[in-house]
Amino acid sequence: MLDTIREPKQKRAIEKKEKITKAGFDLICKNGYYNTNTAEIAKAAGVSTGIVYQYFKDKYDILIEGLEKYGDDIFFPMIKDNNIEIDINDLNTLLNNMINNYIKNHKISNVAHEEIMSMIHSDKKVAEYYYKRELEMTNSIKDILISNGFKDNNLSEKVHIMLGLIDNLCHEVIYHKHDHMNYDIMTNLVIDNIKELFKDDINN
Amino acid sequence: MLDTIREPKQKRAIEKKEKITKAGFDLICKNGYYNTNTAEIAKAAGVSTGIVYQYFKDKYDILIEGLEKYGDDIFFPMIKDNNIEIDINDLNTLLNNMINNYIKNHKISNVAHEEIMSMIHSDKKVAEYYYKRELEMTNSIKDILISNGFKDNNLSEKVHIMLGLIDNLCHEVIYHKHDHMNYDIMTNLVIDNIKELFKDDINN
Amino acid sequence: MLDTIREPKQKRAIEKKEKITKAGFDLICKNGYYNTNTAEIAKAAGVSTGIVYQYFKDKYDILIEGLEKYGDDIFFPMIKDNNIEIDINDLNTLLNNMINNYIKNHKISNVAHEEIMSMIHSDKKVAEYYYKRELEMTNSIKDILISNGFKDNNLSEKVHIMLGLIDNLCHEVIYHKHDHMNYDIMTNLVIDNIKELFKDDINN
Amino acid sequence: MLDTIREPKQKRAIEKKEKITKAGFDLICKNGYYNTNTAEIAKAAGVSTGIVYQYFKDKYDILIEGLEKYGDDIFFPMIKDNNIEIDINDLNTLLNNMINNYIKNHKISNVAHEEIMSMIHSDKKVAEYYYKRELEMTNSIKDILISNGFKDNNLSEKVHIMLGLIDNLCHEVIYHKHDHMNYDIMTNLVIDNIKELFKDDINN
DNA sequence: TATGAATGAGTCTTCATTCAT
DNA sequence: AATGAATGAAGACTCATTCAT
Repeated sequence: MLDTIREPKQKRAIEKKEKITKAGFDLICKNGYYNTNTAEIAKAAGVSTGIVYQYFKDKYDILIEGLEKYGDDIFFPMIKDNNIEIDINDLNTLLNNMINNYIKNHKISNVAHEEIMSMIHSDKKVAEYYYKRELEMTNSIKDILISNGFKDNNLSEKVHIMLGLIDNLCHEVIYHKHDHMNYDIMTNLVIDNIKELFKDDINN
Repeated sequence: MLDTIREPKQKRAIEKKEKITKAGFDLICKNGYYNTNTAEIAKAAGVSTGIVYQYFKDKYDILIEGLEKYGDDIFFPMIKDNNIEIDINDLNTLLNNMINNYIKNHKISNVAHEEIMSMIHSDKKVAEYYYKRELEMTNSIKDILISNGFKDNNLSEKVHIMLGLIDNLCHEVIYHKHDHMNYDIMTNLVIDNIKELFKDDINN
Repeated sequence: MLDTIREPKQKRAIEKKEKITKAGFDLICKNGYYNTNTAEIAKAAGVSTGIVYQYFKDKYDILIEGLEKYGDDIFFPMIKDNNIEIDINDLNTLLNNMINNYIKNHKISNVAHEEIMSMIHSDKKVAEYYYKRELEMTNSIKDILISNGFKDNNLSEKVHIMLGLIDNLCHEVIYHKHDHMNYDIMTNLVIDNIKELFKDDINN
Repeated sequence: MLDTIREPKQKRAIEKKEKITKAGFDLICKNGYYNTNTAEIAKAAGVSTGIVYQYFKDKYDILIEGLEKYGDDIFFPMIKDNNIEIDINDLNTLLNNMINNYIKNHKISNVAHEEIMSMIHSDKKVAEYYYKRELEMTNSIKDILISNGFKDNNLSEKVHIMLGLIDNLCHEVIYHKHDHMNYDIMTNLVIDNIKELFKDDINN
């Protein structure tokens, strides 16, 4: 292992590192950590295998870097690039937007979700990242709700449940494995469910 | 080359195969498929590496066999060994039982859930198993509800949402990563949520 | 390795050993020594793998035993089951018979010839067997010729050349890989060649 | 960077591949395909085991590559690097040269002949190579003879017989297993035999 | 900096041989 | 005598990582 992992300062070097991070993380998410080798990553990034180890300590490091850079797109797409403007009088639209946004991002990240999730248990750093981010997001949504006039009546728990509901729904819609299920109905049920969850918390 | 994978008839042989299946599946669930090698599996099962290949075609075969044998405990513990007697007048107790049962089993299976889930995408057989079982379980619960007087008013979708809620809750409780969250409150919220979901479907 | 390799005295035991020898040698000749495993041999012989090692020291021993028992059929079929009655006035018929006989036997032994030949170099015992047998056969033919009135004028060398010619011809005929070659013509050329070889040695 | 700077790299790579091919093929020919392992090959070539698989798909590939590169030396040494200038008035010298050349090369190739021959039956590619080469060589010799004024009177068959005679002779001389045989006499007999074979085909 | 050739430890799998029954 | 389950050493091949250029 090299002692000197370079932290690139120059533009070209930074771009190169980012290319490796992106190519590596993409491949890992698509095919799994153990089904992706460094040669592939280097090739996909358009660099030599050797250079990878100038920017990264090891293969695992690429994953962590990728996770920090692109993890939000996979795990918490609902708050990414999304200026949530809450119109209390139109929670339906709001929730629909959230869900659609989530689905859109989730589709892009494809298989990544489970692939990375499975590492949460075997890997401390991945777990750390995930739980930290999850908390941040929960709090962030909580804050938004409060600043929009919601009462803080077990809000953390409610937000968590809400996110679980959405996550579950989106998963189902994306992989669409159950032909016998009607996703429009399901979406409406989830939205109603969420509204029910918060019904006593809306000031008026 | 002889391609005789022995299907053990004798009691001792069957026991041995089961030992390997169990030891192998446990290790795979605990450490991941790629972090478990055949030598470890053999050692954990108390056999030599050679014998493994008399009972299994390859390492992958152990995973599939284990999945078929123990997969239900991991993915669908709520209906396993659980005579659900629905007392309509006491849905709270019923749901609490389900959740507790789920948590108990989930704790045993430990990390297995995500570890295996991640293979759903890279592996056809694992996916096949999972989606088939998920459907079976949804239908099974749906049937139980109907035979207990529930109306079939988008029941599939509702059951799916319910299972997602429970799964999500249990996950949270088991890994208990968010210190700021109150799990009793969360459980009650989920139970209320589920009851709300089915409120119009209960005949009386 | 067992100290006690049983030399079977009883009829059933002898039959069993012979079955293993035959099955083993057949498989080795057909598929090669390294492409034949003991499980296959046992199965083909209708016995258990364990019993093989009561009659044979090791796998190699089966080959040697088979070679001693059936090797002549493969390497020296021309003198096997063949009462050579030399009619000096009809050398053509004689040689034609020899050749046809050789071809017939060679076809049965199929690939065995090269398979075993290749072991002559890597294996002392196989080499020993082969050269001893080759000498025996050369001498045997030489004796027959002399007792039929041939002069011993470099007879050993001539017989050796003759056998080489026949071997080569038969090989060609059996595997028949060269579509552009006429085997009848070739056979006649070889016969003429052999006759020419001995032309000064025939007393009259 | 100039392309010419990279040139020596490629040269070195080619040399390395050739080293592996040579070392591998030598070992295989000497000890047999199944008695040669990749670690030995790598060691003999002075490289690591890993690098072998950058140049070759698998162990078998080394054999095939070696066969294509050095097979002619083993199977068809008589025409290799040998400008046959036929002096019709001195067939004896010509044939003696051929035989000596053959023996010289054959001695180098050692046991390879049978070792590879034995694979002709179990292996399609080896067989393909051999029969193609054998045909090429027969035709090549035939052409040489014709261009030197020989009549095409069953020439293919005669050339084939001639080659068989030489092959057989050389084999005998090289392994020299029969003490009772006089190889000078044998050589002369073979030469006479060949001359007899073609006696009617020489134009004058 | 950059390359990609080279390393070698680690993995799955096979199979001759032994052993408990 | 016989079975066939069990052993474990050995082999082909992979791949994260290093190094000569």
